[in-house]
Amino acid sequence: MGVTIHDVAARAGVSIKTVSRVMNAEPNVRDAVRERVRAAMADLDYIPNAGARRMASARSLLIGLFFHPRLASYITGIQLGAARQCRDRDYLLAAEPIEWPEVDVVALIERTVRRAHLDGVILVPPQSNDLEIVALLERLQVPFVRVSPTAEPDRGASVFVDDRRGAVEATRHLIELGHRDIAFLGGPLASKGSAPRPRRDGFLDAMADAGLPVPEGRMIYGEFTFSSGQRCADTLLSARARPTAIVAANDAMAAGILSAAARRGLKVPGDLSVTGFDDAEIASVVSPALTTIRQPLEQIGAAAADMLLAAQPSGKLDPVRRRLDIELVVRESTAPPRSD
Amino acid sequence: MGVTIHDVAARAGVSIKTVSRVMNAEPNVRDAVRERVRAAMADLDYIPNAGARRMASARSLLIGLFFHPRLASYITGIQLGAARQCRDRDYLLAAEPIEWPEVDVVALIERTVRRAHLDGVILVPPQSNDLEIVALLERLQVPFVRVSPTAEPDRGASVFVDDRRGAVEATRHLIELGHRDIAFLGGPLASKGSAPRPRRDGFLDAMADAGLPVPEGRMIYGEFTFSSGQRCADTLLSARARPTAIVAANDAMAAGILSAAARRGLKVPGDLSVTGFDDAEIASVVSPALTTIRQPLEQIGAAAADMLLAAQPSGKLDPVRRRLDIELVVRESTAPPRSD
DNA sequence: CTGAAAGCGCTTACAG
DNA sequence: CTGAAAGCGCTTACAG
Repeated sequence: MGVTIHDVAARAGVSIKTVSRVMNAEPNVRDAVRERVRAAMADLDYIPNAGARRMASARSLLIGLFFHPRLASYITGIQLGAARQCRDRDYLLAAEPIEWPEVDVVALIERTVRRAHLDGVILVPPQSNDLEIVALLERLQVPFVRVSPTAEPDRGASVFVDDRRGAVEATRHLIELGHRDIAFLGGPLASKGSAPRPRRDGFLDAMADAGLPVPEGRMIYGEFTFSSGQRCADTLLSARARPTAIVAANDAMAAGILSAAARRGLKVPGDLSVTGFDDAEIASVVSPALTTIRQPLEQIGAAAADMLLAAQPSGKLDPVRRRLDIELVVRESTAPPRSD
Repeated sequence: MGVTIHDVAARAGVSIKTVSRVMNAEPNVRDAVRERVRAAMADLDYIPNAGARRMASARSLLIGLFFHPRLASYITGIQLGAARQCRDRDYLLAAEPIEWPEVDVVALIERTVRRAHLDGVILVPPQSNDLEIVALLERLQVPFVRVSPTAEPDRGASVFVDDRRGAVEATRHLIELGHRDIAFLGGPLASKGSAPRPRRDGFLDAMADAGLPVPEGRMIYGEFTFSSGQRCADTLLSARARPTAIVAANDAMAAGILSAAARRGLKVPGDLSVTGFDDAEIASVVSPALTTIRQPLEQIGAAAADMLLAAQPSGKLDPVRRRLDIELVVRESTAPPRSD
């Protein structure tokens, strides 16, 4: 079905092995020969047969990214950053949505990794904290990078931001505006065990630093979705004494708070200040636009893919932890509390 | 690196060809033998080597989906529907973000299709209306399905909804509520030629049917993004006599209208009614939630993937056009106009 | 620095 | 209904 390595070799007057060396940017080829081969490739419009490369090298040239479609907004940036890196190396990113909880995540990942023979896997929250999945990938001996893991974060390679510090900054921003009664809306509580909760801890740190109490009922937990944000905000805002500000653990939930507040006729930021986390697209799309903690999502995706690609072809991945910086982005959803 | 077709054949007491037949659900195997082979596969936990299958069959077992990251919300459902179908057939969906306009879309698609040897491509708007891309895929002889094409819609296979009828329904809904001065916010005008514009035409149909005029300045065009919706709404709403309702060609722009209206202190739906199109996630996330035209995005993705998978392994794709139904979803962003 | 040989694990014709 | 042979287009050891 067209031009093969043999055609290129014949035209350049070398063996196929030499063509293979040039294709894979291997050493031990004289510059003159390398140029000759390159010219032959260009003349013939040669495209290496990916199937044959996959077969002979026992690699698939495929990186997998598993994600929950409901958290799609958080994923988009990561996916873009990762896909771009893969492109440059002739790898392809297979972003696989998981219809959780309808689907058995572990079984799906095992099946996909084995059948498609993925050369690497990027795990994002909440999968990056699922130790069963981590154990599976270790057993399958597939290199994997976890994004912002909190459960056993030293296990394997990861890319992360300092979530705790992000929560401290968001909370401090509110305290500096004059808020004293601040509530926290976190992600789901782990079903078993006591996973570290850096965003909640950061909130508590900042409150403690400022000597502010966090009374009963001021901490509540959603599912990182818009509707769970609405629901939790309803609970918080129906209390006799409402908090004047809420720190949310992601933007989707913060947007849910905005919606719940609007329904009750509360003005944001006049009656209530709200902070998000992530700086996903939704943060600037809602009204008022969210003050939030920006994560460099594209960079996170690019870094994760880089680590995986650097581990090819051996598949030996250094268990490095790479930290990227966050940033407080002040928009319209925060202001000083109304003075009573 | 583990169990191969030879191991299975030996255990089942058949030739590798028979194992291959069972794997690929081919005919001409006795039921008893088929069962014996299946049992051997299960006993040995056999997973076919995808690389070898790809090589021998000259297929990649890969379907490509190209999309603009800025239109991610529209894509998520399509991606989910398509990925699910691929899964069942041992195919993988490679969803490739295109950083348009920074990247040459045609070159990127050509490169990806050729290097990864994609077995099929799903084209969503606006790529599905780019005839240069269509011509490229025809030349490359890759089967492709276009989602909701308006430019030369009979060229090749497609999955679509009746956009024109959707716009008629949205507009009629507003007319029935009592609106008479209704504006239209469309997608980008084609840079060259006169591509059909079904949503705009549907709007005009409904207005004409009701005998309502569409004066100069009541039609405006954005880029399907939230921010272009804001911008266009600013123009529409700063006119001396504002329209009482706006029909937007997608949800993201409709959300932008909401935001622009809020900034001007206009109440939706009290002062202004707004309709979206798609029923993407953002439609139910904004406040007030958008009245919109629902497209069955997961079904669209599933149908597109189905068509592509049905064309395997020959790659001969029937140029069928498959229509899926839309539905008016009434939420909070529409109400009768304020009586003056 | 370069190359001849073997082989990756399947599928595709072709026989029987 | 079943199988023996050839071959897909590369890469991996191994020589020289």
